[in-house]
Amino acid sequence: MTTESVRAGYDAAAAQEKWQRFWEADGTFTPLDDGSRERRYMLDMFPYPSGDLHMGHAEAFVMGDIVARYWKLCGYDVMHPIGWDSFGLPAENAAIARDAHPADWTYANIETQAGSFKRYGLGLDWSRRLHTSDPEYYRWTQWLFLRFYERGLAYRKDSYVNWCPNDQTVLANEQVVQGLCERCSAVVTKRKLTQWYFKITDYAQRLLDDMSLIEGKWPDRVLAMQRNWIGRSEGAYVDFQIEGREEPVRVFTTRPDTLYGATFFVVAPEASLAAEIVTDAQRPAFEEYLEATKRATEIERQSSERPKTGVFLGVHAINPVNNELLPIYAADYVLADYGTGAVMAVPAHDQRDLDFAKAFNLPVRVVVETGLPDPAETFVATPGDGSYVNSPALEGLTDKKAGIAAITASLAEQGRGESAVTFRLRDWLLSRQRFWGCPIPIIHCPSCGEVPVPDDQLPVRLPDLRGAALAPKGTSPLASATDWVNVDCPKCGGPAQRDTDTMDTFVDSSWYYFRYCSPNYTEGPFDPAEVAKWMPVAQYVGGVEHAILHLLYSRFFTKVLSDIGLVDFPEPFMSLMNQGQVINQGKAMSKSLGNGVDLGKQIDEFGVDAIRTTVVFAGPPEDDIDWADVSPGSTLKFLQRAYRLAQDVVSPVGADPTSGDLGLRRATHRSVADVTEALESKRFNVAVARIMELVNATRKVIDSGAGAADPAVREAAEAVAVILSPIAPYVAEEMWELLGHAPSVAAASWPKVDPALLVADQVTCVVQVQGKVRAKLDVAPSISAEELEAIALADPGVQRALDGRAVRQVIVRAPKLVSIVPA
RNA sequence: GCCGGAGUGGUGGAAUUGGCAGACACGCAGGAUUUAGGUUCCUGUGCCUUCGGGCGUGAGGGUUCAAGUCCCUUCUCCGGCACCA
Repeated sequence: MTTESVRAGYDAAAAQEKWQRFWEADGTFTPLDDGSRERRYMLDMFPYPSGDLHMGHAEAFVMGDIVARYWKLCGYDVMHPIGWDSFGLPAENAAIARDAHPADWTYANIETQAGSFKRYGLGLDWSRRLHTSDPEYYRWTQWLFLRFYERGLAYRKDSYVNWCPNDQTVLANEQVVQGLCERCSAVVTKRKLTQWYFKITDYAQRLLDDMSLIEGKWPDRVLAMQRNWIGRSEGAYVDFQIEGREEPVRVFTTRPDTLYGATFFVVAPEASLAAEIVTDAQRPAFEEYLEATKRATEIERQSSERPKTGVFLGVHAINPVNNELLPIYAADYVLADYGTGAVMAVPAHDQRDLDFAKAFNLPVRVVVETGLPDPAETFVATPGDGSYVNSPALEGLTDKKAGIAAITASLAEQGRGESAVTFRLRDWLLSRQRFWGCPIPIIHCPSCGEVPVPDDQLPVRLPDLRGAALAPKGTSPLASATDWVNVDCPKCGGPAQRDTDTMDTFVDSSWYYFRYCSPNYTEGPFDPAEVAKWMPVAQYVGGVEHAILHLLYSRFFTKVLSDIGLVDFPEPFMSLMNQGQVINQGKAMSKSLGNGVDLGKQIDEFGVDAIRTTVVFAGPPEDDIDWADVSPGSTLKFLQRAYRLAQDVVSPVGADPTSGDLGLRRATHRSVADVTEALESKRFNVAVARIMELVNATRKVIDSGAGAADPAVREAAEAVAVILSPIAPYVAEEMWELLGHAPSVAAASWPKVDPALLVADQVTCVVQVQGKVRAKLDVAPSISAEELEAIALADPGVQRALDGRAVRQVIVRAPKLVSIVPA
């Protein structure tokens, strides 16, 4: 350190201490909630308390904080709450390992994270803090479950379910990623179990339709993913009689027009129909096949490369259009829980059916002449349009649309089918065989059956289990708490037992944003009046990994709450932003790669503001940031330069800037206008760049222009403090104080832009000849088209480019552009 | 296979939605300060050039006075779903 650096720079550590304390004592970020200002709700996806905050949190939460702080400066009454998604497996695993209670680990981590959030400068309303594992919270999760139950939207069924052998619990479809457990990556297997479901499929069409309300406000990819996941498919049901069975069997097909081409019939092996219709002669072979199917993992089963397998069931189905007998097979390429679990197979026009026909040497009959080679010879199915052949009811038709309409109408007339829509979406499996979750408030009574726990007995609290008692054993740990399990039936008073499963933690997180509106409300999950004031959420920020989990479930919950009459809007989140990931050297940070970047150490070295600014300056918020590509050190230098502006200002508070340097004043107002636009459109990286330009321009005026006493310098420095404050709040607070203002800059107003100062006195006019720039002219913005054209044509550079040629056309866009077309 | 997104200097990225491509930074080079390294400051930095200019936004074509931006064709990469009948 040399002696000539007389002035101390900005001390990040000291400023962090000081302002953290001030904001908390002042309640700076608690909404006024007095109706004097328009309300806005800024929501971050609440964290799971897995340990301390990491670089990923740093990016996710700074985006929302910028939005919230910006809105506050713009005069909105902003609610920006925080809480924890505090039920879940890691706490339970930690408790087993340490012979402790999951709550110990959970609440200790929450305290650590809370401290880090405060240090990280987030402008959060701590008064609304919630934890989903608090009985005061999960009481209402249970209450909501019972409302769903009353409406038939929560039900139990016996079915083959996804089972994670590592976590020893079932998983929702949404939690199986490419055949692996979303959480631990174990290979998922199937088990037949009786489990609780939410009937989200009842809402499939509305979940699809209401996307129009958020189109353009949510990222396209998230909407696309949800659309794919819901998977609406139009087609028809067709009823087939089956040998030796009274009731016909219904299939779903998107191609009823190929019905004449059906040459066999396939049912899913796990579907009850298969076991029911198989002949005694074929039963041993079928049972062997069924066992093999159950052993197969989801990965094996989902591979389309996998050769087709199956077994003949010894019976036939009767094609309703021509009474042909179609042999019925059980094959695992047909899924038990999609459509009806049975399909008509048309090998000529469906590749999967053709692959099966090839493997089992079944006939292939073309009924749509597409002009392509015969599928029976090439083993390439022809799914496209063509003219119908061998199809008496469809003679003369040449496209699918007409064919489907004709055959569907004909089937409907005979009562053998109807047009139909099916969805890929399955009901949401919500029970989990784990301890650290919300107990399901149902009592099983031998005489009354399922009996809901009465509302006034909620919450059903978790029993006090710890350590080894929580070890996974394939059934819920709650079952071992016999004192807790055995209760009197609320209906008949006889001996009964509690349901021992707990709810998927995605149930907890499907409604937490409602609770924030009235976190201490005791009459229900939330006060509908408070929700009406604040919701829907104006801006939601979180990771794209929740595109079809949390975000779909939350949309579903909101629609159910709307049907119950507790809320009066159909969509919870009006705008969604997915922040990117922080990676290092092109790869995700991981212990095994040794490329982790520690947030705490980065903050110790560069300060919170430099890290926040670095994160947002690196690129668009939704893009990944490679920490190898950024330089927090140079960002810190920029913040120091900004801070020095405030140190340099010598004009008094309230000095009239109108006498100041006009060029700087223009730069200030231009910058404020640009930063406003950048923040409105969430281009935070551009906002930082524009602030850097203003800092540089102000520095120039101080050092080589009018000097530090110019009131325009104060105007610029004050503008920098305010527009920088959403991004780098600590240095902005320090600047604001240096500039002679009472704290806090967070309570200041966003600078007003004087439109007169956005108009430059000189603009650069570009003169193009044949589309190439040949001259640049400094002209007045008010110049007339005629005058501009004359000056342009007289320009020597333009004359040289014309090289004596006549002018055929001149396009003038005064004052910015003249385009000349030579003959 | 289906759906979504993206290809711009050595790097991260900007570009009033059709009007100066490369803002702002990083890096690099040269210079100043320094015993030296680091720091700080200044200057330069798309490529080529005979210094007139020429070429440049994955590739090829088109529309236009004017295209990173619009249209057609095509390639590559990333993300999601995938035996969904």
